[in-house]
Amino acid sequence: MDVTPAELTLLGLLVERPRHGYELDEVIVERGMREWTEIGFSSIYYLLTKLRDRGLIEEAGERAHGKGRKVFAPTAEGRRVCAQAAEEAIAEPRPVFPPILVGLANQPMIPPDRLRAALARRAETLAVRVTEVRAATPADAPPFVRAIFDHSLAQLAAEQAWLARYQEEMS
Amino acid sequence: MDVTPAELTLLGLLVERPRHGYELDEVIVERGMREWTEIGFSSIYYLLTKLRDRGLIEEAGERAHGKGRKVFAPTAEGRRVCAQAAEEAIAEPRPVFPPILVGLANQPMIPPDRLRAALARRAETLAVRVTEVRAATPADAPPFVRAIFDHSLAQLAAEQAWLARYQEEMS
DNA sequence: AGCAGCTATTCTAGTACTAGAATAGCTTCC
DNA sequence: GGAAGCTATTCTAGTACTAGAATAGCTGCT
Repeated sequence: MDVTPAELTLLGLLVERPRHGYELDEVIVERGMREWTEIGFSSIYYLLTKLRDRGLIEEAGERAHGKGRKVFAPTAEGRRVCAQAAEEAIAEPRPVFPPILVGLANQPMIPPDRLRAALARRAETLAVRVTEVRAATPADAPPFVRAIFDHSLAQLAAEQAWLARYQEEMS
Repeated sequence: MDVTPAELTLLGLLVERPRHGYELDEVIVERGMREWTEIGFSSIYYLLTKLRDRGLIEEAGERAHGKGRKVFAPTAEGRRVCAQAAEEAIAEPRPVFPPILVGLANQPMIPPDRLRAALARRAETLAVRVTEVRAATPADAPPFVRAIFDHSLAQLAAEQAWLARYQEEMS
């Protein structure tokens, strides 16, 4: 039984505590999770019904199966799958494909001065992103949460270094 | 006019030289592009018709609009969009969401010894990936191609460093 | 009671692929 | 000429979201 990263994100929040859809979005915002996951508001309900149809979560609480807000809790299977999938996500590095690589492959088509400008613009935006991620890091976060933001910051720093080197090389 | 990274990849190869679908796959394999783009064989024809429907490429060559192999060449508009999109891809860092982050968020659910094992497994696979990317780097690549593989290697190295630090911290 | 303006969910109509099977055309070699 | 086995394209039926509009329920105020 496989879950996508988006499904795992919600499933994890529900294991933590049963919640309803709207609440999930609030938690995602509060914790700055949009910095490291890609879950639009409009996807939440879609994902919830998918998880329910697969028997990983179920409606719970007094108002279960009634109208109005629907609180979901993980099933036993849901908890099992969640732990399993989290372990898997950590153990297995999944390659990721930043669009810049495709851009770089097409460099010869870009006039040199525009290329230099594009690289400079990237350097600026990267610096902004770094401060954003730092700002989004919850202040009193436990080490395992800090690790998430550290990972992002490490990747950003590596890209900054790569970029500086490349800009140097081009001039 | 916006193109996706997948579309830009193919469009770029066609700007370089007109080609047919099957040939595109061969080039992608030869150049080790599967290390830095995500284009399945089955997507190539889908993407080609999409690009053609948008007027960015057209059938060219003697056999144009006939049976058998169909060679596509970029239109003037296609070249323009390609250069534009490449510049954009370089200038604009698009955040990327590696599944490990979602895994890390769910760490408390994983028994400590399994977590340690998962991190160790990741370290191993990461090392393998590094050698793979190195192996896929074309030997006599011009600097702008080398930059692509360097970028990937820099990200991998940063992740290895992050991981080592985190493993240390956990023990 | 009646309405404003939240909170919360559902629905419609997309986009962007993707796996894999089916089909068609080309070449070679007996 | 006809079968083997490539090369090359098309087709079918998915998956995984996603934007945005529509709807429904709830709460407080007058």
